[in-house]
Amino acid sequence: MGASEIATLIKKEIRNGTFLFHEKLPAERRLADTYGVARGTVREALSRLEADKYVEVRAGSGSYIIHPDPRDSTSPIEEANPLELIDARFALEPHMCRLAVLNGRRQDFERLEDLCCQMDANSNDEVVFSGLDTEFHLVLANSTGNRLLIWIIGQITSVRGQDEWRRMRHLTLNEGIIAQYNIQHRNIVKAIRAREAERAAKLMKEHLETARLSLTRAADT
Amino acid sequence: MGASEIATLIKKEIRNGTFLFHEKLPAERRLADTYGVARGTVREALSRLEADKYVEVRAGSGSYIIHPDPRDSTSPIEEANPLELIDARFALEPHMCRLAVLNGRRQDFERLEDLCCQMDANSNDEVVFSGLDTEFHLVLANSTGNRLLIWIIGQITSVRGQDEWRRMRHLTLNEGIIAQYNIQHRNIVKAIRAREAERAAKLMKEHLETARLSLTRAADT
DNA sequence: TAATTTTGGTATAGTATTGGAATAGATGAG
DNA sequence: CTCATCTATTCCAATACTATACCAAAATTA
Repeated sequence: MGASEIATLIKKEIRNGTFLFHEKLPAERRLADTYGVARGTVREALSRLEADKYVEVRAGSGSYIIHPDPRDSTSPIEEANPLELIDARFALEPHMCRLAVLNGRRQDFERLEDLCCQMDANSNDEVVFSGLDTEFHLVLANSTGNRLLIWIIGQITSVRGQDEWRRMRHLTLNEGIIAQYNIQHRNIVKAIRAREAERAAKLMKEHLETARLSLTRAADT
Repeated sequence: MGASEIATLIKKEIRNGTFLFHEKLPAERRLADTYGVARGTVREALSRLEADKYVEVRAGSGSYIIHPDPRDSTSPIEEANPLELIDARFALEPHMCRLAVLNGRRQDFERLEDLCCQMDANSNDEVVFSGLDTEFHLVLANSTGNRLLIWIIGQITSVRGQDEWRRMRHLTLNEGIIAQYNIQHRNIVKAIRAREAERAAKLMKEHLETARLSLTRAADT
């Protein structure tokens, strides 16, 4: 654990509000103790937070939270939860299938089929599979030729590698679900190549419904 | 596995955001271990990434990601054309209507109706109307309660004030179109308040179809 | 008020970790 | 074979972190 990590941890605690009900942070020695690091490390972290206008450190008194600039407030992407992501994908991806039918090029579709094969071959490794799945939906966005949609999908998939999502992935993905996803992916690609826009959109909706189900089921446990 | 492959792998991981911290990569010895190669190979790969301005390597400290955070790159929103925007809205807004039916609060709907009245009252001023129209769709996004969608809509509507869009607005908007929009807006709100999700989505599609038509018609002239 | 406690500020020495660099051996392509 | 590349190991230097001690400012308490 380094000073950078401590800094981002404290930042997160400040935003969550879980840290303090008042405006004062715990003492440096106490922070060092709770995070299990030396006091110097905490001081380094606080120094960066002070430079970023997150806190104000007063000698002999303590460290006080000052109103963080809305400018460096983390984009809402990072604090979105998995269900919100699914809903957003529900909005975007079915119509993306339609646009892929209209604008997709042959090489895009071949790339999608190639990814299907790779996902089949890696059904036992949830980490590799998840990476391929992300790429699948990025390539699909790409095949629409719509730069706005490509950008949006790129943005909202950029969070999938982070901590919370790792755990979620571990909870929701098992061999049965992955097998189901593989079938659905293949059918979607098949419908797009057959230029059946509405059918592709419908299949995508079903795919996302499966994903949402496995998510809510995992959340219940 | 060679240095080139490791380099492209790490590049991909950086783009995906797979590495936990946005600033610091794992240590060279650790990377070598996880990729199953020798440390020299990792160093060669990192050296190329450094030449390509992807990372900065600091002796005794670590390797830090510099440029390629996809979130910081200038967003392609600014170079998107109006037709791409319409397509993106075609993807997003009908489903947003469904979510608004599910999650919207009464005060959101009242705000929407209020905006309809204001748009009615300003049908003769295309600039004011356009601002109100933008706000209408923002409030609609807000009523879904989905922070991702709210953010996305906020992003893609943030360009509407720019020069090119101003000309476009002047070309596409006239009293007839505005009157049509007003009716459509009101019907959409009515359907949402009646909790008729599919009907609201269908009305929104028709609304966007109208917008696309007036756009292509203006582009032809 | 005056003494005590708590807090941040600073300095230092030691330890751990990291990148930098050199070497020798193994492997494979041409 | 020869050359290039990767492996494996070793040592070095830069940096980061720990642990400790002491000081000054502020807050608390008697």
